[in-house]
Order: sequence, then C-alpha cells, then structure tokens
Amino acid sequence: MGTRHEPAAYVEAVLDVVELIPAGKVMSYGAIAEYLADRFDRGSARRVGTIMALHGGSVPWYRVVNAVGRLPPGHEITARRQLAAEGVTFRGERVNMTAHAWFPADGR
DNA sequence: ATAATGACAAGAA
DNA sequence: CTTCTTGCCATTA
Repeated sequence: MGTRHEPAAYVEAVLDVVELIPAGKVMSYGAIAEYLADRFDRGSARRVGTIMALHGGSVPWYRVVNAVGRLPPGHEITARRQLAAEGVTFRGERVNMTAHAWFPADGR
C-alpha cells in the first residue's frame, strides 16, 4: 500500500517505533521494517540497521537487537547492561527473544 | 553504471 | 553449533 518513500520520513517513523518499545522488551530490525511495511514501500531490516547506526543515539537503541537476540556490534557491553537493568534475561550472548520480543499493535 | 559495504534475515548444508 | 548463499536497500567508492 502506502507508496511513499521519503528518506527523512522513514527515519522518523523508525525512531518513533523504537520509542514505543516498553522497558524490558526488545524489537528486531526486521520486525520494525515489517511493521512499517504497511505505510512505506521501501523498507528492509538492512535499512533499519543503517538508520539505527546513524541516528539511534536519540532513542533507546539498545532495545533493538537482531532477529536472534544478538546485540549491536561494538555496543554489546552497554546494551547488555541497560537491558539487564530493565529485567531482560539472556541466554549466553543472546537476548531471550521468546520472553522479551515485542511488537506494537497487540499493545502490551 | 558497476562494485563493495553495512547495528539484517532466513534458509541450506 | 558454524558457514555459506540469497535477498534486501541505501550509501559510498
């Protein structure tokens, strides 16, 4: 649907979604791209990752992890500390996605 | 215009 | 579990 692909608008949309993620929950790059797919034609996990790398500093970036729960390269220490403080549990190096993966719409 | 490069993802082996 | 291959899309060289 939505045939819109304004770069700035997409960046804004991504950051907005990240701000919606509740403490103690996480979303994957792919989930964010999937959620925005309704309103933006061009979008991808790849794109969301790039956006987070460049503009993630203004939002709770540590609540965004990859599909298997791995933390963003170069920021594992900080991210893990933040998440642990919010009650997120880990399975080795990975976030326990089964317990903390979150998606809008369903509220929660 | 082609090629390489990413805070990615899913499937095959 | 690890590695490789495809598909993805913007950016940079």
